[in-house]
Amino acid sequence: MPTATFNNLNSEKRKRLIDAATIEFITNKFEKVSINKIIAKAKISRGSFYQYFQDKEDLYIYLLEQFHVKRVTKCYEKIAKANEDIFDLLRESLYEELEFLANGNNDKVTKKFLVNLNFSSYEKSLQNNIRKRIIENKEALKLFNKDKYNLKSKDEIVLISQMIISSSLMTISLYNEGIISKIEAGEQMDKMLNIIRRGSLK
Amino acid sequence: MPTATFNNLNSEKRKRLIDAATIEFITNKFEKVSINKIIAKAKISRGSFYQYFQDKEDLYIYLLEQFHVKRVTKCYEKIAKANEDIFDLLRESLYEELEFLANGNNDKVTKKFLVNLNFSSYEKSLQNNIRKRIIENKEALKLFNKDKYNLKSKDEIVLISQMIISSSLMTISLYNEGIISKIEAGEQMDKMLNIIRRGSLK
DNA sequence: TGACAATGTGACAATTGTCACATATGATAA
DNA sequence: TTATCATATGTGACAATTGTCACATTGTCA
Repeated sequence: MPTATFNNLNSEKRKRLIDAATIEFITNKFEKVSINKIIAKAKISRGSFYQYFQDKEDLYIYLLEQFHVKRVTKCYEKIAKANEDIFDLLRESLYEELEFLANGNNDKVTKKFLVNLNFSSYEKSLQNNIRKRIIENKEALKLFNKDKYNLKSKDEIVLISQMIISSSLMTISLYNEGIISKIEAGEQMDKMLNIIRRGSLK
Repeated sequence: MPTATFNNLNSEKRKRLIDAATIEFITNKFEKVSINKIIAKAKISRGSFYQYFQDKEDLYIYLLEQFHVKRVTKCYEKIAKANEDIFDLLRESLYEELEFLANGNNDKVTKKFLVNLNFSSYEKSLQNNIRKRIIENKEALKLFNKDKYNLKSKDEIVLISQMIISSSLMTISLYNEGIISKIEAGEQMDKMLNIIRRGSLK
């Protein structure tokens, strides 16, 4: 997470850094990206950089989340005004996530950025954020509890959510590594969701 | 994974490297461990080191697996001659994994080594190995299929196993970060397994 | 104005992975 | 046996990089 100092930066300087970093991450694998080159291009001193971000991964996750934020927001909006069965909604969202990873929501820069996706950072970011959102979301319980599911406490909702996230992430990782196709990944997710849904029924 | 060159090494030299590395990883967090110090202590040249291992994480995972191998073997032996319900077996095994992480199977060196556990490496190692083992294990299908579960193809067995692994890993990570206690982790795992079991029943 | 906090800077030591070259090992033929 | 060659293994200098830190500059408010 970038520091307050970074957020307080005037937008011109902030943009310079973001742009330089984006180019670097688009044109190199994560391991090959050099903070040196980024700060040179952005004309920001070494010391300043480390006052904004902890390290390369911190910067990377920040960028990733910038690109991802639209998709996640859209998803949460849908969930907020949901009427359908939550599992149908989740299936849809997971399909969209696959689509996002494949085509960056039709945004060219995002798509290029995702070509060199550093999966473990992506995982870290997703797990933290989703967990936080679920725990903070006071509506979550209602969504599952409404009618047919045997989930009483908030803890149980969080647990189910975690099962879905972690299982999906494993499938997404197989897709990301090219071990399974997008269609196979979709099928896997369907099956997973079905098992969890059935297992949660009253 | 260490190279063939490393495995061909005479055991004295190999031990020198392993011992030096173990001490380094016991006394420092992963990020602070220096290959420099390890090769100095082991009296192995820089170039040689990189002929044995890809990088620090490769070495770390190798060591971790050395420590972990006993526990995993024991677990697979049990599964091989299993009569009980596979989910009961898995629950037991997951409890043992928690115990392993907490106390290193009562081995002092292992326990110390695990104090500085680098969780993402642990995850990587576990996911790869377990996936491989399940896919290679021709008995796996029989274990689930025996009686009551609605799992037909090997793919479905692999899927279920992945769900269990990834969900458990998330719980284990919460335990590892001190967010939940060992008891809570155990309870979470019980619940998870129950949901997956129920969802897989005929 | 002064004085305190926030932000910026780049030299620095420590580290990393690579590479061209050196040495050892072992197999084969004269 | 010895010479020759190929392959495997070892070596450390090297350029590139990283994160830190003591110090410098700027901003803010009384």
